[in-house]
Amino acid sequence: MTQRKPPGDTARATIRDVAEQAGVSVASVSRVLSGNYPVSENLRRRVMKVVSDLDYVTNAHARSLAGGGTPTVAILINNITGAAFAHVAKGVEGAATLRGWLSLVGTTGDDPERELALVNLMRQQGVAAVVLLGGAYDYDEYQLRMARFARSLDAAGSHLVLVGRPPLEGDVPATTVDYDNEGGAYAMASHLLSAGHRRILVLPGPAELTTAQSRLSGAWRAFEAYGVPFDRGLVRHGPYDDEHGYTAVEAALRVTPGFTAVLAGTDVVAAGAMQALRAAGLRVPDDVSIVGYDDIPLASQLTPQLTTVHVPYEEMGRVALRAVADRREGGAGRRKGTDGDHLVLGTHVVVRHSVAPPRRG
Amino acid sequence: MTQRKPPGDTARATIRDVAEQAGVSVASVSRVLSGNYPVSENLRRRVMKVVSDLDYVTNAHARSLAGGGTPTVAILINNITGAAFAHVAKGVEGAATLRGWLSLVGTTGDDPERELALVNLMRQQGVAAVVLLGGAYDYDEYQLRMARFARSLDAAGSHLVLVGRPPLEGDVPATTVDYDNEGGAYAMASHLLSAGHRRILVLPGPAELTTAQSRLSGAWRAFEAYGVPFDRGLVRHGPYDDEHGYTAVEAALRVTPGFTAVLAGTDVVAAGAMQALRAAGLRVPDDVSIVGYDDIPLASQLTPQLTTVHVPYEEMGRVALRAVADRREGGAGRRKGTDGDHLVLGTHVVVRHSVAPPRRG
DNA sequence: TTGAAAGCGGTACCAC
DNA sequence: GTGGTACCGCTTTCAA
Repeated sequence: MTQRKPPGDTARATIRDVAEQAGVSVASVSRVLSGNYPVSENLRRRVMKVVSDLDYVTNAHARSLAGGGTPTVAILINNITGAAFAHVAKGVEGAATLRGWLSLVGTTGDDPERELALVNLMRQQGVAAVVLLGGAYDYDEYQLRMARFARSLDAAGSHLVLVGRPPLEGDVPATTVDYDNEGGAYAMASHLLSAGHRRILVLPGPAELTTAQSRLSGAWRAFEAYGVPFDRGLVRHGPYDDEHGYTAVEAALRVTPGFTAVLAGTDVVAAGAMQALRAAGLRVPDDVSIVGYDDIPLASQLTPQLTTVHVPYEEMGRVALRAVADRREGGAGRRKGTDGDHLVLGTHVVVRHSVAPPRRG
Repeated sequence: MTQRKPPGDTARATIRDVAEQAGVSVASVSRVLSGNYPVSENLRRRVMKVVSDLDYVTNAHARSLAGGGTPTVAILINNITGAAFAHVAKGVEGAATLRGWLSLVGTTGDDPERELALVNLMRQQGVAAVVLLGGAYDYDEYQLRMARFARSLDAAGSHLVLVGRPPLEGDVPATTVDYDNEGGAYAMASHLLSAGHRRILVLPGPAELTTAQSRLSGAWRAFEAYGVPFDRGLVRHGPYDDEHGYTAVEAALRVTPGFTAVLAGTDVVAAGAMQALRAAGLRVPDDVSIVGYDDIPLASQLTPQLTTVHVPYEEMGRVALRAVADRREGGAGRRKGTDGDHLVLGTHVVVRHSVAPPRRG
């Protein structure tokens, strides 16, 4: 990472400088610093003294070249400002730190080119694993693309981890950490249905995003279970942002009024929806109920506090890292070429104050 | 970063493998890949063929050891889930990517020990710069500590950048990118005062945090300018979270009722305050006005939308990276030992719907 | 234009 | 317990 000699600058002290000033061999210095080898107290003291005098730190690049080095996980995220992603990242980071691992964060901005570039960049860095966060866009090449990533990384002694998206098909060396997305949506929709709502505006998210697809199908299944006809006209796809929530509600109010509840694809969408309802003079939940999905802090900051589906984002991050660490320690002889693990965490509805029975009956 | 040979795994292809299979020297392969040296079309084609066959990527560690390598910036953040920080990080990341730089994110969790460990870790990585985000706790040793960081990094050819906190005193090699925190607070408080509010509940944040101190003193100055006595009893310090906003308002309602507005230290605190007011049966802004600080997305997701101070977080990130890049390119002979730059970006009030004139007059 | 070889800063094996 | 030293994978003179 360091680029050449920083122009005209003091060069960083090396292990040789330390050895020299302490009057010992480089091997000894290395031993003292690694601490994994018996060394006399005297020597250790001499070396440490010089180390602190020189404010010496070992060169991570040299170390890792020579075989040592800190394992590193790379987290690839679409957008660092997304609260849900941030929590996963926090989980990964925390678990990594706990083990003395380092973590890198890269953002793809939903750009496949950039994603590829980053995966390769991480491969160059020799990371222990690459964690890909967030739902996937379900286009044709997707499976092939991921399979290629997985194999590339695997061949380089690294590993691909998919968090928050469905597992890869076939015999691909990747680990998936997912949550019961469909089940959460089912439960959330059921909550609304059991409160008596029948005409529900559904805002699942981007049509091509796997996350949105699961949430929609979960809702669908709930409608079926309740024997309520599912009105496609009340489904409005769009991005996971508050603006979409706002405009979708605005439009629905005009085109298909009469809905008594909004099933939003995320808390952020719900926030936008709530604004639109208020702007239209509707009260929440008295006139219209709203529910979200994700249970990010925003959900409990809104008024009324949002009933939503809790997704254990931070835990997913921890689990993802643990999976990688375990596999690493699993050591040689571990099944290879096998499709990695597939872990699924549970979700549950968090009831707050944004749902009431429908206005009349 | 790679740890030894990943147990029992395929070793990563090296430049030698490529050279061998292409029937050329390693030097040639290196030249083709670096692209900064004339090479015959024939050779290039042969090499590239093998590279893609082997799915080869250069080892970043080896490359940087040998003098090449991608410059890297490290971003040290207290809490990755903080929206404001995330935006700065986004700014840094974006600007870094634009230049082909890599960026690392580490979280300190407000723990000085961990902060130190991270700074050293980054020093080991040979990063081009370490960017420290967010307000500082103004304890005694703070200046010394930062000065030490700055010099350590400087000596290693790296550089310390402080974002969102006051500059270091004396002759310290660090760059500061700050925003007009005090001015924003002054403007925000003035906005409230000019609307006619006189008894204002102030929730500046943690008393020891520089950020909170500036916001408080800005407010103070506004009161003075308006000739309004500043009631210390209406100031409540506490963490920057919604829970504090909630409990502070709750307590104030009990102990020092009669305030007509809340000047919150951050939007998140404002969100909590808003909840508490509602819980007490008060309407916003009809009964009590509220303003925040930061202008994170939350501000416009609340109902009513929050009047707040816009802080150009993302731009600060970009500016910070640019400062580092410029300094690097400034090349040799650049003033050294000089206290680095100190950049200050502007803030401004964003008027939304959470302020109204006080109830009676 | 291309190849050979000397490092970059550490680690770890092999002697003493 | 220590010291010498052969690499780790790549870049970059220096020659050819």
